[in-house]
Amino acid sequence: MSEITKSYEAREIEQKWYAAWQAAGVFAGKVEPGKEPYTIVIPPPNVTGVLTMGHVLNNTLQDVLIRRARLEGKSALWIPGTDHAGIATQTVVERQLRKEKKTRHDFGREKFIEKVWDWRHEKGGIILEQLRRLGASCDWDRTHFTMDEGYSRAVLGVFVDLFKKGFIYRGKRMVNWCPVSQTALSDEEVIMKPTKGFIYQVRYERTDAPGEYITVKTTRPETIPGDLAIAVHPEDPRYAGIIGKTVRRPLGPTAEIPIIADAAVDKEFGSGALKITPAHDKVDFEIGQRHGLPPIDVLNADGTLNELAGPELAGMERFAGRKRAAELLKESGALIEAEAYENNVGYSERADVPIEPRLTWQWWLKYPRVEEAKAAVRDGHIQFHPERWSKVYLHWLNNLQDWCISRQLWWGHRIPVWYRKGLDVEKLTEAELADPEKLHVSLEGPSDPENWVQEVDVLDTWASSWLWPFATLGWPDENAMKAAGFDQFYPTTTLVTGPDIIFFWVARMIMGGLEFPRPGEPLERRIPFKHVYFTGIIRDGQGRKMSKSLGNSPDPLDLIAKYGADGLRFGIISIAPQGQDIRFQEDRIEGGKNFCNKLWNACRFRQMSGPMGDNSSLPAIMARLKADQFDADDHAILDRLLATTREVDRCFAQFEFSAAVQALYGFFWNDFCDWYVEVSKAKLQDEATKENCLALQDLVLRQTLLLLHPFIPFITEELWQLLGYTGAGRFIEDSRLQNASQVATAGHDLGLVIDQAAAQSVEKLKAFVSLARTLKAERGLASRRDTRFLLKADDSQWEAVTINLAKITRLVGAEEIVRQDSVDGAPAVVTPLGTLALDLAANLDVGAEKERLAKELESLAKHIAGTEARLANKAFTDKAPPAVVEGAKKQLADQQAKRAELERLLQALS
RNA sequence: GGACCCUUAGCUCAGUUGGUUAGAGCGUUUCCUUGACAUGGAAAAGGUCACUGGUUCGAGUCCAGUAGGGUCCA
Repeated sequence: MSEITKSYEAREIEQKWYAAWQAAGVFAGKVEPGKEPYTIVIPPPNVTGVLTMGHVLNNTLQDVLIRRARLEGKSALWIPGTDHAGIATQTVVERQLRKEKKTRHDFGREKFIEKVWDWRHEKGGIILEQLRRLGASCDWDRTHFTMDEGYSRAVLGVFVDLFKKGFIYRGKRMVNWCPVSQTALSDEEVIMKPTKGFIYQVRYERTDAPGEYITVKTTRPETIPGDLAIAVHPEDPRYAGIIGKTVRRPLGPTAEIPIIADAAVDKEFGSGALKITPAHDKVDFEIGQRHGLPPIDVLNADGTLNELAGPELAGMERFAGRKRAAELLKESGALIEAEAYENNVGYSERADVPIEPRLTWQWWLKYPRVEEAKAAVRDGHIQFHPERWSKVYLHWLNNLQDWCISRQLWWGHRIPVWYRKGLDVEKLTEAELADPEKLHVSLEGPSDPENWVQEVDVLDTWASSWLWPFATLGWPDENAMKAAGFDQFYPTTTLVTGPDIIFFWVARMIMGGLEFPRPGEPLERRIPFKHVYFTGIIRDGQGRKMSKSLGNSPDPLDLIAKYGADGLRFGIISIAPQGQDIRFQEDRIEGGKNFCNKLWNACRFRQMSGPMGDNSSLPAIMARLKADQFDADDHAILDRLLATTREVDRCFAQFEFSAAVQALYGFFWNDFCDWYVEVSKAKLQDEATKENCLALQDLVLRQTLLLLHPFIPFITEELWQLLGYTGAGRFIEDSRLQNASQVATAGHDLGLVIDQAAAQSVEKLKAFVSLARTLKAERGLASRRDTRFLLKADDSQWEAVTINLAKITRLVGAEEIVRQDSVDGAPAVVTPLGTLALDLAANLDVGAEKERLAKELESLAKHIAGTEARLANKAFTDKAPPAVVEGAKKQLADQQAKRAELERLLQALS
């Protein structure tokens, strides 16, 4: 056992223990039949990702849960991995190519994908290294990647399966098109943002009645060349007579377009007339369908206008085209007015540009197991923490739209569909899509590949991550599942994630879990996880979301360098209460570091205080205790230790991590260090009490280290070893953390019964010491160690003082405390253990003392009045529980006694 | 437009089923390098719990409404 140094050097110790844990296989999720499992799958970060504060919070919590599970003796498994992040990764590699003035098309699909793999092997997954720095105890041998071979087979197999079951279909529909990534997006990947622009009032001239016009309002004049009709509400009297007539399209290729009636038109908006551009608006598309209007698409995939928009606009970028369109309309006199306008525009989540509604062929998924997914959460098989998110979840499930799962990218799982050569894939009919001679769907592909062409699209990344909780356990390969311990570890126990991906990920995983790995079994065996803990979102000091573009996110690795991984972990958890967003405060991280330092030094004090006894196990320490020699402080610290253990147990059961950390902080700093260690200093001077005191410290420190270990693993491991709580080659997690009732039972069996009355009596000592210190401080004597105190006490009070005299004298910084019948004329306070005075009568500022006493009496009088009023209220004494009434009576008696004493002291000064 | 959340000390936040004089950290003021720790210790100042009404013997806590801030969905 080596000596504990003066300060804690985090970096060195973190590296040492992380390497040792890994070498010893401490993180390995072992298949141990009969043991209770505890499984977590990491929310796979993007393979392009770097560690953010959000990851720190999220992964620290997962690590806390998994380490606690190990301490509780469970078979714990935390599966790590990354997500191939289709658009993000492809964009990163394309950006690299652009530096060489090349695009992915210069390489072709296969070569480009090779390049992406090269990038992934070189630079991808940095974040997993960073998680190790944080202390994440994942089973790294089980690291998964959504593009790995086995995982890919699961993804494609699911596609084939769902296609065969009829959940997947191909359809030409309006999709959210991102002109930058040039792919379709799901509704969830579109973010609505209020956007400033203009609304244009444009008039369309009647062809049958020249000089007469219909006006419409539009924010998108550049799409007028794609207009196919003007629609009005069938019951709008303003237009009753002209339905079926025609108007002239005021921009683009000349055309006469009809005035049609459709109930979807909002009579109240603008003039009540709506221009119908089926290719560029979802509502327009539907109206167009009803009236048999084949859309005219005036945009290219990259968002530029095409020749159908007319020669003046063709080739222009869409926003430049909008400006130009407005100018052209103005020149021709069709533009009546352009006014500033703000409306909600959908933006591409990744590229952050407005999306285009675009009519394209895509693959769609009808969600399976929707009703079961609702029931699983509603009936509590899956519990959300905080519970309120289940409402958001259910609301989404109640308004489900089919999921567009195809993406026009190269990086991703290529859809396992083949078209018979010679088919025009842009014009497939329902019959052809259902004909295996024309459309082949399988994992292996057709046996005569020369006659087929594979689908070029890949799957949405989320269409692979929704299988994460079971595909990472080997599903669907039976041998792999066996090796991974699927039977033991599924369903997983807890998922820790952000509420921002409830729809993207959580809900879809639930449906996937219910559908795939255990068909036919009861719902509670099919759910992918039992608990979902939603973290808050980390914001900066001004409440803004942390983001790269704002540059307001500190680099977690810098914070680790500055405060240690444990300091960062402790700090971030302490500011992350359940269910609320978190304002980041670096000073709380500093507080985490300071706490580690405090812990370190308290252990150092223990080591310096006397020889180490047998600390090898809890019974060994308990055997060193002599309960019959316990004093009130010993009972009190054990009582607080037990209460803290109970509180931490409760916090884990209810996912209240910051409360657990605060309970531990308060216990250790205030109860143990500020009080027990201080009274120990007197007890250690006395051979009669020394041994018990040391053993008790060993007991408290042991339990504290175990309780703290999940939160601050490195420092607790180091101290665990230094204080001899384990043998060489073993770790803190080889020990078992007992819960509060187990600890109490173990103590009870050894005759260690906490004396509640004695524990309670320490409160009086604390009050006494605090009042004595204040008495000194108010007279500028705080630092004097040679003060003489006079105490007027009755026999029982004096007995309580004398038993604890050495400790108290030390704590208040007194030379001595002597009993005296009268302390009149001296500056005094009324304590629970008598009236305490400073032996200063000679040079007393009588005026100041009288003022102080008068002030105290004044505030006391208010409280007495309040208590009296309460007790005088018959309704209160009749209806309140007896214990509360008794408490009030007792309080009044104490207050009155104190008032009498204060009045007497004041009298004596006069 | 619908749903949810928030408003408590200078700042950031706790406050579980209603029950003594509402707590913590940071910050501020004063004092202290006393043998674990100055990354520390001691003491102090600082709050009409957003507002209005209701329920109750009793409301920061429950209910209704108002104002302000935020998030999600449409």
